Amino acid sequence: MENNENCKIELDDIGFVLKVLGGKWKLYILTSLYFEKKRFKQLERDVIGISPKMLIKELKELEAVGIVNRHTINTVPITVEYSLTENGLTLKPILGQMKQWAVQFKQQLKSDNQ
Amino acid sequence: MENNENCKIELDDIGFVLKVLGGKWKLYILTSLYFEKKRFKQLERDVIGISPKMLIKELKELEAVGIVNRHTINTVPITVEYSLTENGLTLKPILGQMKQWAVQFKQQLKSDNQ
DNA sequence: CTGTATCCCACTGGATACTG
DNA sequence: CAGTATCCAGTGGGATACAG
Repeated sequence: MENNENCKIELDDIGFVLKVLGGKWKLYILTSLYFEKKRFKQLERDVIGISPKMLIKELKELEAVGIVNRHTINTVPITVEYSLTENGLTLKPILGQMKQWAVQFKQQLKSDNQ
Repeated sequence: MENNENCKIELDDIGFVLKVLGGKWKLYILTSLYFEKKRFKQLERDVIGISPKMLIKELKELEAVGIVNRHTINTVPITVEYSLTENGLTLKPILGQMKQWAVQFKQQLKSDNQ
């Protein structure tokens, strides 16, 4: 298969990732959930700047695609726990690579300036 | 260090990545350039749906942060080649993981529907 | 606490045409 | 070919208040 074919396929795959994880907030939410299950309010605090409207919207989308799980507990007032599904856990390598790259690239920028 | 501290740091790192690679088009452009250096028009064709305005804007941003290199050649008409810098090449693991996850997750969706 | 509903504006970015 | 300029619609998403 020629190079350009490979390129198109990979562009397609990246498009798929962007469709699922794209947007302003999803990666933040997933990063937070990656550490442990969180309640709505906890997520709102973790993801600085997000409004409840956006938070619930993103959570619903992530739930719809099967990456996030929503679990309600009948307390008063109601408690809701969000967690990663098994499919959600497969994102670990992506988030891990991003984190690693960030650390590495920040370091690079620093030494460039010296 | 406690868990929540780690979470905040990682959220910060993800934020950095999003600042550099976020938006609608950058990952497409980088994916395309990852295969080989490309001319402006070639990128316009690869990244389906992008307008020249957006393409040049994203390229300038990527150039500013030192991920993409712009090289002009004095032909008539002028030729411009865009390529990844050494720093840009360090993105390979991220793109690779994304691609791999896309393939894997699409497969998962397929078998869920059966 | 966990969301919903509205109002509304800034900005992204699409379409198109044009220049060097 | 490689970009620039302009015009403008759509909408992402902020602020705020409210409901269950």
